[in-house]
Amino acid sequence: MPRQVDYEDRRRRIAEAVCTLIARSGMEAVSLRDVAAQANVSMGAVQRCFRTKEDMLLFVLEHISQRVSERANQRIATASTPQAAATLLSHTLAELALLDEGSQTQARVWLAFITHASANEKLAAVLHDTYAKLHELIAWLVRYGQNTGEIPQHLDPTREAHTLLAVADGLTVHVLAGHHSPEVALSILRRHVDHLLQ
Amino acid sequence: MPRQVDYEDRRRRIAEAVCTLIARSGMEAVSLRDVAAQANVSMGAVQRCFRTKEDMLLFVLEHISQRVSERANQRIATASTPQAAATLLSHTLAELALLDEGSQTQARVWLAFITHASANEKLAAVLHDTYAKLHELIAWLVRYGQNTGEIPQHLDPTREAHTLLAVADGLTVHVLAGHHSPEVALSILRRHVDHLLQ
DNA sequence: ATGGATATGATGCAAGTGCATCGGAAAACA
DNA sequence: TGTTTTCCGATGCACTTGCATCATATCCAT
Repeated sequence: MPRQVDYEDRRRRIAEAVCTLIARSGMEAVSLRDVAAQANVSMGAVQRCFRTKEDMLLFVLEHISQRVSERANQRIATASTPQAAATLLSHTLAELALLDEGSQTQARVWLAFITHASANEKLAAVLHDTYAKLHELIAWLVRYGQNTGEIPQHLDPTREAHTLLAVADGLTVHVLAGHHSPEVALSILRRHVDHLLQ
Repeated sequence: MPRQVDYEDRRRRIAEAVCTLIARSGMEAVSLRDVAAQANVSMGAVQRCFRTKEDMLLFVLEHISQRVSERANQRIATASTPQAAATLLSHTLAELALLDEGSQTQARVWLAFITHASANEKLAAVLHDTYAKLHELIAWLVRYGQNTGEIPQHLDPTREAHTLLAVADGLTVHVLAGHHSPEVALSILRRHVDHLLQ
């Protein structure tokens, strides 16, 4: 038996390297050589992990999609003290919008993939899936708010969730475009959520 | 005196070619050779028009920024029959969100530039400028709606404009990501504007 | 016509790309 | 320890890239 390697782990480490490179200088600047160097492995190792570059990028998208979803879900699941639905909603959306300083990298990567998805069916499929899940999550939170009486019953949770997600993603774009600072974006987001309540 | 060429016109034609290519297969797939072929000129002509590829891309961004702004402004200026402020607002935002089928190309290009701007200061400056102008435009429309009595006085036009622009851009992203059809996105946008009125 | 300034486009070039290949290193068994 | 099986990483290869070069074609004032 030959030496065994934890491929999943290595794949994740390579994915992180790819994200770093994409955030630093855009998706077209990602070459297999640079990825290998950034991940501190040889090019051969990268090639062994992923059959082609396209496969690699697909894995990276799935990786970050999963991370975003998981973080949002955990934020809700681990709410130790029973929080107001509005707070939960606001915090979850802020997380999804990748507003805090440390998430700027992920925001860049996310947008890069959206841009690319227009020209790549597989990437588009992953994105479609992820957005469906995120929408479901937000709609659930809105319904929860209606149950606690914080959000008016007459609102359609599905529709409101669509708007909320749009605001969140729009603000992500605005921060990336330099139109807003993360702080301002956050306050705009909060105000929109508060507006739901009255 | 040698033969004279209308450089501005040629630059615009080349810019259109670049947009077509970006929309078709992403920004990294844009090579000078492809641009020349698409614009039906020789590579030498492209090189004469733009000192470097970066210069070319910068011009393209300025070009489409201008086009978007102009279209939105004209939409307002040429409103022959005095329209309801709400209608004007809704239509203008729909235009900015590049929702209709024919604008998908521009949406892709726009997003590609936003993605790139993170790694390029000059592009970022142009984007910043454009967004500032667009925000001003929307805020003006909100104030106009307040003057006609359609929009409640107690709302802050600046803040509302920020949210409106975020919804518009968020929907652009969602359509591009395949999360919404343009029609659904439009209805979400309309509903959000209607929500302002009551 | 003619001279001269300018635009053109084919070609060259070094650098970088993704991917294929393969000799040998490394580890788990016997 | 020796064998076997997997993995690694250096190298090669065909191709594309952005940009520089330069002989040629093109046009205008004389």
